[in-house]
Amino acid sequence: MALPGSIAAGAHDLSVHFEGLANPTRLMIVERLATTPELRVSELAVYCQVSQPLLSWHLRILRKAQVITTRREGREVFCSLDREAIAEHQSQFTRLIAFGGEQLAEPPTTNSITEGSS
Amino acid sequence: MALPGSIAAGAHDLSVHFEGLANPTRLMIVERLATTPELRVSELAVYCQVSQPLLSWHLRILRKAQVITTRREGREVFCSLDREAIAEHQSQFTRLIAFGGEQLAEPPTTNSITEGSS
DNA sequence: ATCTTTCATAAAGGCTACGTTATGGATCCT
DNA sequence: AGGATCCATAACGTAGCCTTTATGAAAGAT
Repeated sequence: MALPGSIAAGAHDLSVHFEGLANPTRLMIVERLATTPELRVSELAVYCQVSQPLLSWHLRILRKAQVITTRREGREVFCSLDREAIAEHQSQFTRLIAFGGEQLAEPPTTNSITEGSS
Repeated sequence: MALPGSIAAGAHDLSVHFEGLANPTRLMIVERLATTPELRVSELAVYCQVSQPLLSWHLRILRKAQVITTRREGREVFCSLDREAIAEHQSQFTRLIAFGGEQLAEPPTTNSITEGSS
């Protein structure tokens, strides 16, 4: 799907990230995880009132979307928000709608004649 | 629907908003619209290299997600980013992951004695 | 070792998103 | 008027998301 003037890898990552947030149940998970550093999978399942396999499936999507991270301790799995990755994606999107996504990972070549800021 | 001030409705709105951004083609539309105040539908279709009906369908989703707005002038339809709504949703999400969406104005009670753990 | 708890995965079905093609309505042009 | 352009919608097929039920692997408890 790569296209003209493309944002390429960045755009794909971004759409995957947003896809992770594009569901009420997953948004509920995010909201719950925002109130505490870590939560076990079973606790999240109770809170969201969904079956354990279904929650596991949602967690997989959230992990792929870089919204959460999981840590295994014995037979339990602890989930937490990936605040760093979320902030990174947010800032990427902000840049996208600010300049049009022209420069996503462009080194400062300082070749600018018309540069309004720094 | 869309009761003003409702938290539940807000969460739903948020997932709909993110769903609008959870697609490479739609993200490309957003990127393109970020570089100019307005664009016609046909121009967007050429840029994204998708058929006109398909683009029309994507635009409908973006409109419902409150990502863009459209304005009709004669037989042409001009699209533009709904920057205000986007900023509103972004800030809503930021609040969601910052405090969990519950306490918004909690003074520093400095009363950290009881920290329950189970 | 046996049983229980915790989580992941497989299989299967319903529902929706995505995409193409065809058509129609509205506006502009001649 | 007739034709051309711009956009929306309908009909339809495919692919993928969401959900349930059943099963399995791994660690802790007895």
